[in-house]
Amino acid sequence: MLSYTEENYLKALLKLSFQNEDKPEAGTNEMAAHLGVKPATATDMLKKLKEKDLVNYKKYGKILLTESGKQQALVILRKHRLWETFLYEKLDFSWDEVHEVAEQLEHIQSSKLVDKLEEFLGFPEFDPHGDPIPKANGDLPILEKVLLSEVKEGETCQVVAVKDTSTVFLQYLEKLQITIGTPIKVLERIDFDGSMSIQISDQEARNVSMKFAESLFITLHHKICQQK
Amino acid sequence: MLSYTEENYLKALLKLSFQNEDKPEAGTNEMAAHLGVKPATATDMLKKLKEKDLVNYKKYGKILLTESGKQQALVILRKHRLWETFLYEKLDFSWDEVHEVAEQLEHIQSSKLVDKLEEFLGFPEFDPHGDPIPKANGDLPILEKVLLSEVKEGETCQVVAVKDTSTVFLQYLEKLQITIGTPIKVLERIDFDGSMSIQISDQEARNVSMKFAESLFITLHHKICQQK
DNA sequence: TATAAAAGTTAGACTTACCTAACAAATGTT
DNA sequence: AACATTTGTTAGGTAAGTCTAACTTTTATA
Ligand SMILES: [Mn+2]
Ligand SMILES: [Mn+2]
Ligand SMILES: [Mn+2]
Ligand SMILES: [Mn+2]
Repeated sequence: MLSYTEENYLKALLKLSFQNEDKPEAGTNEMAAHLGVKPATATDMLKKLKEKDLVNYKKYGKILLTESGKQQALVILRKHRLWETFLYEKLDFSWDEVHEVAEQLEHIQSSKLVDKLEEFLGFPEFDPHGDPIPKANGDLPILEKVLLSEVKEGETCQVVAVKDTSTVFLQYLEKLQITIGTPIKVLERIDFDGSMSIQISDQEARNVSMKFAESLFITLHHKICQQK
Repeated sequence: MLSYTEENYLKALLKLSFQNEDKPEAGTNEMAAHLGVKPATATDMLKKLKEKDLVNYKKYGKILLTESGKQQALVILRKHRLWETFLYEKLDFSWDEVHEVAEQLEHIQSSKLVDKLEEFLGFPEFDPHGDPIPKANGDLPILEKVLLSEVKEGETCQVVAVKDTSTVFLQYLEKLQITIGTPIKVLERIDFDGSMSIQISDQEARNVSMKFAESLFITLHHKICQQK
């Protein structure tokens, strides 16, 4: 059985592997930064995880999850996202509050609990941030999504996920009344600074920055998403 | 903030204080046994908890929670029992499965979570074992309860709690179709060995041992309890 | 290609929570 | 009261997870 800490290292490695899509590897410093520890600490742990055959690791080499490590990491991510969904859907937590608590809940050991929770929630496919919830067998639901910044003038799309999950961003979205499923029409794109004028639902036109447009995932095909 | 382990020591002390009703004190060995550690370990921790002003402790003396320690212990017990109720009511866990998982869930830190969970469950007063759930302010709902072994011949009563929460006992109760709220009529008391003949709901008469009768709490006043 | 910068490792130390073995105090029993 | 038993403490040690400081390897750049 894995310790709380070991689980966090595996999950970090999985998330980094999603980030560096093509090469699902990570470096020691990258890992350490992600976990909020010093590189020396990460090195120690990586040696331990290698012993348990959870990562492929060689001195000064790149770090990669083994198949076993990846499966275990997926279970943790599954738990994290199911709990986030529970907090959001059932306990009225807001978009930006769920993550912190789910960081703790994801370590509760009970496979029955996870599966029953999933059932109780109606087998959701995506968490409150639009991220896919791994299935019990490790499968990840896929959703073709594009950044808002890719959308052409005149096109209408629908919000499906957030790229940035920081509190400031999530609270800004709340203020703009944007949530998963909200339709957005791109009225005008300003080449000068990458900003754009958009219409959120039936609200009045509003300008958003390039940074904003690059932090929001949308789908061009109108898709009915699970809503609150 | 308290560590997972410190919390367990406080909770153990609170539970022992309920057991030794008159004198809510505990001894080092008693504590150690309850927590599954060696007495030396308990001594170490008690010194630490004394430093934090959570327990009153003097060398070779009896151990007592301070007011602050008691309040913190009540919060943990509150979380434990609310989570047990959640697992039982919402996720279809059985009577004997809830405790183990609640042992982990009780350590999740988020006061919002506890209060929202309580609301979600409809402010339950008793957990699946019939034990009172501390309120947010620390109050404990009271229920006058008596052991089944106290009931006189011919009287009808209602199950309100279990004294023994072991898996064997809980599974036996399940087999007998006894749950919180089940009515029981005492048909005959056998003085010889303390056993009794009882009628469970509308079932046929059945004999139960003294040990059994001393493990089940009932109320003589018909009371409508929360049921599954 | 030589050198500087970045990335990664090792050694040694600290804290928490646990242990065993030896000891000390309190309590019970003849 | 003396002794034996139970109860509790101390000393010293271990493992996990963290740190800093010094070192090594790899990579980037002049
Ligand atoms: Mn999250
Ligand atoms: Mn999420
Ligand atoms: Mn319990
Ligand atoms: Mn209980």
